[in-house]
Amino acid sequence: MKNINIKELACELKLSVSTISKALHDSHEISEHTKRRVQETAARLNYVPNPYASSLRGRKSKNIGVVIPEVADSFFSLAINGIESVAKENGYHVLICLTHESFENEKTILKEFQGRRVDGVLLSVSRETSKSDHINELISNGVPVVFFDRVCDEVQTAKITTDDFESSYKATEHLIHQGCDKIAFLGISKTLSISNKRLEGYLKALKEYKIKADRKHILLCTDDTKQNYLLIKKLLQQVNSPNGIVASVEKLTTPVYKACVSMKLKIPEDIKVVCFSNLETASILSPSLTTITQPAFEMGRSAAKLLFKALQKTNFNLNEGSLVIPSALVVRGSTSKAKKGMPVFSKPVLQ
Amino acid sequence: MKNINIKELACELKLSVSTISKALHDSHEISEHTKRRVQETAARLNYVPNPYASSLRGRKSKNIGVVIPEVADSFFSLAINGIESVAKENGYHVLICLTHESFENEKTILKEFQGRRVDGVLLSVSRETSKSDHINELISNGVPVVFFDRVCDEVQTAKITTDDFESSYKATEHLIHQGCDKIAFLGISKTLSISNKRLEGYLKALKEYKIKADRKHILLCTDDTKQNYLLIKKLLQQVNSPNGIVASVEKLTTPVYKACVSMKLKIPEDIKVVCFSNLETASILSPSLTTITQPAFEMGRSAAKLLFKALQKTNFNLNEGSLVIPSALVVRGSTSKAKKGMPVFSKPVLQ
DNA sequence: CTGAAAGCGCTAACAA
DNA sequence: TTGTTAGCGCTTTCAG
Repeated sequence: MKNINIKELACELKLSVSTISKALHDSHEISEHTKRRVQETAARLNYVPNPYASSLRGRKSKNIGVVIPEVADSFFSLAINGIESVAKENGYHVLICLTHESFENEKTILKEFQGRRVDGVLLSVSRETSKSDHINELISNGVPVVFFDRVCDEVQTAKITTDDFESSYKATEHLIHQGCDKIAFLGISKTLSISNKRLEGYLKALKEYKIKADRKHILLCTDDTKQNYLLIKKLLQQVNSPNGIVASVEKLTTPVYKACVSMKLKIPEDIKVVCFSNLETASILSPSLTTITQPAFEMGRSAAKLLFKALQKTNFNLNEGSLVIPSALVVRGSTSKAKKGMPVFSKPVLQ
Repeated sequence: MKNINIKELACELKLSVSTISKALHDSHEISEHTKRRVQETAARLNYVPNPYASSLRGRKSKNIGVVIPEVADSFFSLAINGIESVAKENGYHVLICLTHESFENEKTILKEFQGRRVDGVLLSVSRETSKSDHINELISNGVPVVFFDRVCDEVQTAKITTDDFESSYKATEHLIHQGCDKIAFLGISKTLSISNKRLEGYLKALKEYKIKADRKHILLCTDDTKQNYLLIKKLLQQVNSPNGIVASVEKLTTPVYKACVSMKLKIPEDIKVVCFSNLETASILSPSLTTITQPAFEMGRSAAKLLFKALQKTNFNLNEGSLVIPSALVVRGSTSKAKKGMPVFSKPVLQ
């Protein structure tokens, strides 16, 4: 019933536990003969070491924590793929913790991690997070943290981000080039790094093109899709209704499209839409969606790689590892200039 | 730098470690006064217990393992949400392990779990999995396993599934009612429980409606979206080209739509499509997609709840906990009878 | 009510 | 080359 342990293995082989331990770790102190004998018996008896026992002895738990707002989002699930691939290469496991965009949850999770449940943490902060004491505390307790995507600028550690400002600028500029002069911006937080940088990129583009920013065109969305649908609808109902939308996160896609349908606004004829999104289905939406596609997988991989560097070398300086990986503007039907009635499709090419 | 431990706490308070431990666990053997003193100091000094030290002492690691083929899939990411919600209620953490549809990976992961990295496992097997020794071995080593969605029938433990056979039958029947008489089925595995049950439901419906099943209409898809696109295109190019498609998993949506576009087949006029899918964007696709929506969140929750029951009560019989939670056929534009030229939209109502 | 001590499974310094 | 032994941080008898 119970898994065999090293002691029982030692008994079986009439050797001491330390010999077993060393043999299993392929130590040079042990003869080839004994090593083989031990490894064979271990395999035969199905011995699997208890990772937490070795973790206690000063070594690592071989778990890393990934703290993110949610999983049901292409960006985060692709990032997890990247993280997992690196973790696996390093013999590590991935503990997923969801904050559900709550600062309190985030604090609780990080606090718990001080107990050494994980050896290091990859963090993308919640939309509510504006303070960073909880993060600094974890770091100062010796648990390395690497940010990805949603960072806290004031925390001194590595940050893997994408070029939020520039890509938002480009997206807005693209809308302007396509003829939009009343462009709305849909954000999700007043404090979140990505939301702010994307907002700034948007504002910069408006300014460059001498378009007056309209406060009524800047919408702060919530965590609830139904609610967002209503908010966006209201945005579209106002007197000076926008003819372009920059949506700063993927989950706003559905409410935007539905609000347009319900307002009988045709995309892209009446209003053009661009969205920060990694949705695979972007190209088969009605119409296909112009996106700013983030390098989600690569961001996850880079963040994880950096964390493992810090985990391997003591005194590795995480401050120097920060990286900005650019996003790509993928132009599709939702921002096309196509005349009314023409079907708007992206090329049927799989990326 | 290092986190404080129970010994240092004891020193600080001039009490023994055992008293501290008991006080922290709110033991009745300890006076209220001491308890308060201990708890206050623990909070002040930011004491967080090391979970793996207690895990060693016979108690639990408070980690559960979730073994799934992938995360970038609405079904699995929603299921994770359900699992995580229950784990949190129980003070547990969730270790996500991806098999990437590989049997070898699955074996390696489960083997590793014998070392007690996790207290229990939620498992959705890979498309390649046809044997179950590795699962039985884990169970017989005392690690409880609960299946969800993709099960191994022959393993004696709890299984949380949806009504794959019935819903596939309904979907196929729906296509028939909408006028399809040459219906293709896209599967992903010859051995996988869900793929087979969905295939059987499809075949049953054909039989009931006296439609002869055509082997050329049954496609075994791969793990690669581009490849699937080509396979589906080939399916649509054959002489007796189908006018209806039942796609058994979500990730086939994009290749199906793109293959239709490239073959200049209009959905739903030339060909109707229904897909097992939990995509939020189903309703804003071009055209909106008729889906069999699985109760992903609930399945995750139920599976996790069952696992925790087994974790709490020793000798809880997991064989009796199995549950089948029905899916829903959500009819949208991709199977509509609408005449050519009419825009096909689902109602702009958010679910 | 509080404390001393054993031990969970493993590693590593030190002995032999 | 192998064995002895002392912990890692915590819980839990068993004594006091």
